[in-house]
Amino acid sequence: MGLRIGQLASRTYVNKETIRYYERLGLIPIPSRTAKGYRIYKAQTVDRVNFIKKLKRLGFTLNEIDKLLGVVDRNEVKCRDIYDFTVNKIGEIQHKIEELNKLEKMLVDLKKRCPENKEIYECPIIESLM
Amino acid sequence: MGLRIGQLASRTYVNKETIRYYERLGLIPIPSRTAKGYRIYKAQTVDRVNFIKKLKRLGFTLNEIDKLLGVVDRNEVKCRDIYDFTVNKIGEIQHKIEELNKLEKMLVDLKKRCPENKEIYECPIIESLM
DNA sequence: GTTGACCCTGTACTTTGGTACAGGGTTTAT
DNA sequence: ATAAACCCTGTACCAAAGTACAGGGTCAAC
Repeated sequence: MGLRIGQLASRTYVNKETIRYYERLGLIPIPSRTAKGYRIYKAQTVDRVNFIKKLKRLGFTLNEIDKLLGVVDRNEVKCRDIYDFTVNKIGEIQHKIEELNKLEKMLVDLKKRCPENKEIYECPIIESLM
Repeated sequence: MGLRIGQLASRTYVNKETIRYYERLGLIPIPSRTAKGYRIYKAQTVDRVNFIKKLKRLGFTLNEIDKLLGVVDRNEVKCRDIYDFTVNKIGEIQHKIEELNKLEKMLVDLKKRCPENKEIYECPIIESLM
């Protein structure tokens, strides 16, 4: 009743070695063990690993993810400066969204002007982004 | 008339070694040289380096930045598959924006419930994001 | 004419985020 | 009872994106 590391790995599409690595970093709870030392994970660890994957895709470092998870876990030490951290992160995220919006517009525009990858006429990428 | 590497570095807040590294990767144009071999950069290289910094902050790898710059430079080789690349990037960016919006809402919500970094009551981060 | 602040190349080291064994034990299915 | 498919620890290795010398030359100022 619980998952072994291989099952957790295949359910999350995350390498076994990476899971052990995350354990070393303290990103996932220390699993219980069978009598012979095999790791046994709770089903919710699947969500946890998926959450880590998602944040990674969004550009967070494992260190930042650790802080965010400190909040999830109500970990006194990890989320000591969580207020500043979140305020900061919100600012960063808003900025990132704006910049990504600009970049997206630029790319859409580029794609229009270059309909079948044939000719590239004008591309004021730098000007439009600076 | 032109910048030396130290000036380019201090104007962009990018390490001199990093600038030479970008040159090796082909991200910035090969600068001219003085008689004694000192690199001389055009003023616009400042913009170029800043553009690279900006894309990096947005989560692009140097490899992706190289492709994007291939478009800027109308480089036939570098932007051969630029159409697919941009279509793909647009999708990724849209997805990223959505996810960042969700994360931002979550953080704003968290901040409200934890007004002065004193108590953290509830924090369904995982649930709200999955 | 020498001191300090630059610059050069080349190589080596660092950090982050993993991956890949080696060398060993365990479990399951036949 | 013996493969095949797991799991363990520990160490080594990898790529990306830098960063840090070592060992040498240059230039400006005093």
